[in-house]
Amino acid sequence: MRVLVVEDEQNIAAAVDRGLRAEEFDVDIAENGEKALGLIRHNDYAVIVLDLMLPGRNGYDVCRTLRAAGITTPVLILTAKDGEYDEADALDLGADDYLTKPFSFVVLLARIRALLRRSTPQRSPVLRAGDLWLDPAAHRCGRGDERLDLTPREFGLLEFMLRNPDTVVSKTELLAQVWDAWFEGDPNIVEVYVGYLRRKIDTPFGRSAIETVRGVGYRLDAKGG
Amino acid sequence: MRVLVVEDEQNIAAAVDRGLRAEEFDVDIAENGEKALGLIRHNDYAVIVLDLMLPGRNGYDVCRTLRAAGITTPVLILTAKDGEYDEADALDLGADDYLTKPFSFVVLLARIRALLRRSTPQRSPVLRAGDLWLDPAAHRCGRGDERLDLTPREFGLLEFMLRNPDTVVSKTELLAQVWDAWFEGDPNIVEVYVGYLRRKIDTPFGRSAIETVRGVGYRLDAKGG
DNA sequence: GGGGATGCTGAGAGTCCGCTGAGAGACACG
DNA sequence: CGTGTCTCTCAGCGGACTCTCAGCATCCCC
Repeated sequence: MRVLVVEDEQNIAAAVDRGLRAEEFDVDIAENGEKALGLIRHNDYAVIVLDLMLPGRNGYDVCRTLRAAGITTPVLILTAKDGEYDEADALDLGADDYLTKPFSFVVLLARIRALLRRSTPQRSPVLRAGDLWLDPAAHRCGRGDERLDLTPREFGLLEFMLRNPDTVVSKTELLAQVWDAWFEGDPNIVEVYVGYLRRKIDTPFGRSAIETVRGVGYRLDAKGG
Repeated sequence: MRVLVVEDEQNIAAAVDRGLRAEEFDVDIAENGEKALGLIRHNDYAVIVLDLMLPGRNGYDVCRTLRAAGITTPVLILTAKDGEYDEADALDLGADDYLTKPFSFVVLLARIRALLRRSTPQRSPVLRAGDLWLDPAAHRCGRGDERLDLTPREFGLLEFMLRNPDTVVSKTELLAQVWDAWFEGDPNIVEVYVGYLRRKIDTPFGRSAIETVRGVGYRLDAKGG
């Protein structure tokens, strides 16, 4: 668990550093915005603790730059009670939480832990095509209320097709994506597995989500057939 | 991009509303389940943000009703950490993603964007000539609402002509582009396939999108005939 | 209006493509 | 060591598609 602390006041930085290390975190300290952005670019932090009042590029600036670059690492803002930014600003500029100085270290630690808890279960959303659904994270899928029992290969095939609904995917593409890029066997394997899949997701329901496009490939109907 | 936010807590609803509008979304707010279902029935939302704890019909109820009605709009559930429903429930009842309160707006926005990316995959543009259309990615085509069932060769021929509307293309050019550059058979094959195509895209509709230019080739009318 | 050139069309044959059932090999588990 | 599950290969079938060919229609120039 790596944490970046952006803070120019030496004593605060040192205190936080010491405290977090005692809690088994890896800590990096940046004393200004430039250094912070440099570190963030080259490291993968679990949380960033960011003081707003910094020399040069301030915290406000750092946070916006960060978000603009598509970095979604949780940011905890530190503000002075009498500062020019208030809590609303802090959240508006892309922070996930804020803390007003002075704060106790226990509170800071609690907030950091809360952010970590929240950001770790990054589950991918459920894929859908009509009443056909597949949850990649839970590795479950079904049609309507009925659960479907698929083998790993069948599951992979369906997942890939659900990620490309209403698009024809060729057998070679499927081989490369669902099997592996260097697959050298008989491409007929795709037909075989499409057959298996149909017998599980279509035939029993009298539907046809997977359509054959002769000479081109297969297409999953976005409405589920 | 229209988003429905179902949330009874005024301050949260207002904050989300403000944030989403700043990001160029059209936002509707519903403060209870009844109103939400009413709005959903009459509008086409890109995403629905749904709080589970609502007065009257709760979010659980709303989501199930929605799915039962065959509406597949992505739903993002908001749950309180200490609520009676957990994430597993949220996904089981037909949601696409969930977020635990408290959440930061950036995270919410990121999740909404992820759902949008999935439901509106950027696809190659659909080719058109009047009411005649062809979607290369989905490998589908039709005239108006009517779908046309073409063989691969017919499809290739129509696609090429749609990419060169109002332009005379010679038979040798068609042979080279739709068949292959080394084609050595009877060039009459082009006439044969133009015939097949006409019988599918023109004759049944009393139209004539493909015109013969004697001694030169064929031209597809950009207005679809 | 004749006649050659050009384009259209129906019939049919051969080929290619995709689907399926049977079964072998790999692997995990009891 | 047997049993069950999963993955993959193979061969045959049936049907869809492509293409050829020959005869007919149409156009255009003389």
